[in-house]
Amino acid sequence: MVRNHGKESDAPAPEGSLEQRAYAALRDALIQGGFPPGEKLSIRRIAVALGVSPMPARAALRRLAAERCLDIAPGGAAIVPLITRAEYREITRIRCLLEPEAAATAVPRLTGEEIAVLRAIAAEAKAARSSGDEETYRRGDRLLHQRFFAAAGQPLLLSLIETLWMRRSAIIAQARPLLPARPDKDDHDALIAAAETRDPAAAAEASRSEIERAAAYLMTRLRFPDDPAEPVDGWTTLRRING
Amino acid sequence: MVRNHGKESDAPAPEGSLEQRAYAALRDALIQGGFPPGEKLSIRRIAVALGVSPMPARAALRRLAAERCLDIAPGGAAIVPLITRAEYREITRIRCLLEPEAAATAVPRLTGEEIAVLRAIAAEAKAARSSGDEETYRRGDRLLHQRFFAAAGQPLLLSLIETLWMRRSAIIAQARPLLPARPDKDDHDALIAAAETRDPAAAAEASRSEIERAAAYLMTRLRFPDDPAEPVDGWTTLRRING
DNA sequence: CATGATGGAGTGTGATCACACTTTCGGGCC
DNA sequence: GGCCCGAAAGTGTGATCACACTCCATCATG
Repeated sequence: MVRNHGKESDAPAPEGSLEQRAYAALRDALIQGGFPPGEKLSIRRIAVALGVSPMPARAALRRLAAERCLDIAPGGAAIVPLITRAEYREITRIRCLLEPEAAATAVPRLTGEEIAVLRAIAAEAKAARSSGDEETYRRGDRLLHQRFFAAAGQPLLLSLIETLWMRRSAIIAQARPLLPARPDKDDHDALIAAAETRDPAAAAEASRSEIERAAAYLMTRLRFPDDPAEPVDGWTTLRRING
Repeated sequence: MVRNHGKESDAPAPEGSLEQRAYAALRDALIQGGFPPGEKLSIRRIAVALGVSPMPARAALRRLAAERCLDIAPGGAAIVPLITRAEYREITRIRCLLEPEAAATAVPRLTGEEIAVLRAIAAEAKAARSSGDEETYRRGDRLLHQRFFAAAGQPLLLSLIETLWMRRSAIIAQARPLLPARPDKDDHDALIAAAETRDPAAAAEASRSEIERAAAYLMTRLRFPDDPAEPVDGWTTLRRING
């Protein structure tokens, strides 16, 4: 299983099967916003881009589709999801059901050591946001929540939350240039403070308010596929010059 | 894509790609309890059992694993999940978060016609239970909830609920010989009655109480992998006959 | 010049083979 | 008789090829 043909190429990940590496690479690209929503990801193109045979590429794409990180076009092609406003509302709603519960459950189980780690991650994320490094911020934000929720010790709940985050990511990452002036007033701090005071209810409330605040902000700032068409290239800005 | 080699074999499903058919067949078998929990499902064995090449069998198994209908053993083999008491509690907990919400959302959107269909399904299920046909009962129970929740118009929420049901099914179907004397006092009726009176709160409450009642019942009646060992075949019942 | 046919490129699906690894079971040794 | 080792069957992974189908551009025709 673990084949080491001397020295593997370089970037993706020198561990695991080719499919796992392809999966991880595509997943990261998806999170980071490497693919625009609606993009068709064909097996062979992904394969050559990743430097592997079509086989692992197909498996990775199908796995991502089964996990709802990708959608399936009529022909069977994988496409990065086009999240509508309605679906974003749905995601927000489900997050408000699951994440506060996970946060509350995690609070009594978080060790002081783990809380310190979370604090460090939050500080790093805040610094990244201040310096305008949105990718690092978003990675920190994600990691913080993952580790927080993971402490709840409910792997199934964690995986469902992950599904929602993955489905959001394509749209979220699209908002690259214009992210948070100050979308949340230290939501991370509120969450971690609740953990330190061992207050599950406060953690749940912090989680819920963070989700709703972020959703309200992004609903106004983001452009969705079902929004009325906006000029995206020069052609649509052309107007008749002869009344 | 849609190949019709004259006349396909027979049973599984005469529509869709081989992978889709293999997927549907395995999924149904899983729901029905065709595989005992812990069973290893190897690609080639499934392939010959389904009369297809290893290729579609592999894809179907990997897809089911990605959907958490199956687990992955260290070697990469697919195994039907061994649900522990802790995980069953987790499933119940998440269901109590998601399903009442889905039920409440569905209520105002259910048409009178669809409610009549649900009533018919519930009646059929009740009849099947009375006559001891547990498989038909369970299929009706599942279909009833699926259609009810589907009316909520939230496909993502529906798929998450489906994940939980699928993960339950291996254990649930195991309880074949000893199901409900009367585990729920017409929970279906309560749910449908709430739909007819257009009372979302009542639907949510009916959903929640049904989940908790069923879980409480099954927790006492079901045997879980992490329970202390019990005689499962003749050998373990043998006792020393000499001091 | 516009329009439809036709070719090629590209697609997902499936089959088959090769490879490295794990498991298992039987025979030989102590 | 018990234990260990080795061969064989079985495993998941990956590569390669074939096939049916779709899309699109190009060319020939009206």
